[in-house]
Amino acid sequence: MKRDEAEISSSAVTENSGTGTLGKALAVLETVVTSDKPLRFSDILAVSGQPRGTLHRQLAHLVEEGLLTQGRDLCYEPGLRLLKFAYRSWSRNQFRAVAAPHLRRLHEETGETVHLGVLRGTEIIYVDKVESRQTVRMESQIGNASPVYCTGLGKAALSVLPPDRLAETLGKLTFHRFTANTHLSTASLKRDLDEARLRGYAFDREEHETEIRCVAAPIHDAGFGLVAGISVTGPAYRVTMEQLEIWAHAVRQAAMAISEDVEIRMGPGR
Amino acid sequence: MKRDEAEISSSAVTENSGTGTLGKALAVLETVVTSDKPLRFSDILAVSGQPRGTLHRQLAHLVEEGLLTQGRDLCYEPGLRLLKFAYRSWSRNQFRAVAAPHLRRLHEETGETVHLGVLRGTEIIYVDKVESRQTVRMESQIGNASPVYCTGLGKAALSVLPPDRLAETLGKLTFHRFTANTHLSTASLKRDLDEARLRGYAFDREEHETEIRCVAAPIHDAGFGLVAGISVTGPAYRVTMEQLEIWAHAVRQAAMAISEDVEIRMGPGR
DNA sequence: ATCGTCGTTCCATTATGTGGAACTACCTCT
DNA sequence: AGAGGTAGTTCCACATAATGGAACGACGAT
Repeated sequence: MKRDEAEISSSAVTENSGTGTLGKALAVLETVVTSDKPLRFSDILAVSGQPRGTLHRQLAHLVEEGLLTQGRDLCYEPGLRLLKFAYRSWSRNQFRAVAAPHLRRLHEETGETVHLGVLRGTEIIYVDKVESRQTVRMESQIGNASPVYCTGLGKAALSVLPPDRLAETLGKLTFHRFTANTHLSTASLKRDLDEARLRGYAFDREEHETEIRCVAAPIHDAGFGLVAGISVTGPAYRVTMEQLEIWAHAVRQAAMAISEDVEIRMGPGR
Repeated sequence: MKRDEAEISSSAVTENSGTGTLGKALAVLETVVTSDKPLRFSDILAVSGQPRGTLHRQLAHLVEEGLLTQGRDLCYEPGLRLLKFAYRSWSRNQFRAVAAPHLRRLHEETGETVHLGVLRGTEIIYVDKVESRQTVRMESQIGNASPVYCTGLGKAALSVLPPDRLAETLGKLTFHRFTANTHLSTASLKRDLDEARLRGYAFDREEHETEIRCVAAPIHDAGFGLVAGISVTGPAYRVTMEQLEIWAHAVRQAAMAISEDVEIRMGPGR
């Protein structure tokens, strides 16, 4: 049995101890892929904290496997194979398929953008989206990851986490000020979560982006023991806090409907 | 030195020997992700050819890393982390960004669906797409992979491959009859490629899907030493072979324009 | 010409993954 | 119920494959 592994929440780098080689390779891959600009060998070296030789071989392997590409300028970039994996993982996502009609309905009711996101570690990963203006290409949000502490979806998801998992997650957070309203401490975040838990839904009061507000409701067991959420998002000039309060009910309804459908379609229990 | 390994182009070139652990893990991941239905442990065991213990640990690692998920029915499915990787790899794809305006222009000229694809092994991976009806969500084609031998893009890409790489690729092919027109031997495929090479563009004469035709032109060095292609695709009732011939010029133009832009924007020469 | 930086290669050491076999849980058949 | 299967999981001696320090080669700046 994994003994104290679950215990360690705050300190330690974690992440790589359990999965050995694979974990380290993926850590490297992730730094390259999630970086905003192309990285050179040394850039990665500085972050990874691994010896030169080791890192070099890891990168070589990643390139050989098609997960990374190396251009003529020696910069590493995400490779094509990732795309292939991605397409499959999205199109075959059961949860998304089950939730889709509810997203659409919620969009029709509100007229604003609807998001479906899943909690993963300290991030919310956007799994689906319905938008008024159908510019919904992959470049939208799908697959994108945002911090939990400054998004409606993130806070909704956190609000239904069992205390131990919540504590663990909170411990791993590092705050970054996106706007004037962004939570910057676990203390203030916790208060917000308590409110959200009572209400059954969470707000984003321009905490991630100015002029963007959102109301989100948690989806408890989204199959596979995942915690997810659904949200309605809109520009502040059009979407007041009062408006969000009004929509909150519908959002909660949708979230519960999805939970039920998941229960039915993906088998009970667990 | 590995003597005859390099010689044998047709069978088993690398794939798993070079990248050690990582390669094996990815092979497992790929079988799960590219499968059309959820796989159980034994299903994977049968395909992977690895001993039970080994495979079990590999899967455990993949799950722990979030690349796979295991449902209550013990079926393995693509995990969320893949989505995250995917989003980044697509949105940061230089080549796609450079080509995008040309795709759009070609679409305006023809009114039909335009695809951008990159050659990877024996597959074409769709990197971008412009469609009339803007239902272009990720579920479209992006990230999807199709065999080279039955797609316009595939044949266009093959037609500009240097002889050795072409031979290598052809050797790795296994044919599958998609329609009555699908190439089923390297011989007939080669003849087709020879014609395509002379013309500068390739056709798909309902070889992958009945009632779907396409004309495609190769893009030689799409940065990173990649070989790619651009194509116009449409339903047979609307798009005759004569029509394709007419569009062929525009498609070639677009392909060459992209090549040039890549040259400029991504630095010269390799 | 000299130093410093950056990417790449090498190789003895050892941590890590390997895989055969044993174990458990859960079905199905009689 | 009991016997026989099948499918998933765990264990551990062994060997492979990753490690990382150090040396090398290639540029570019001083």
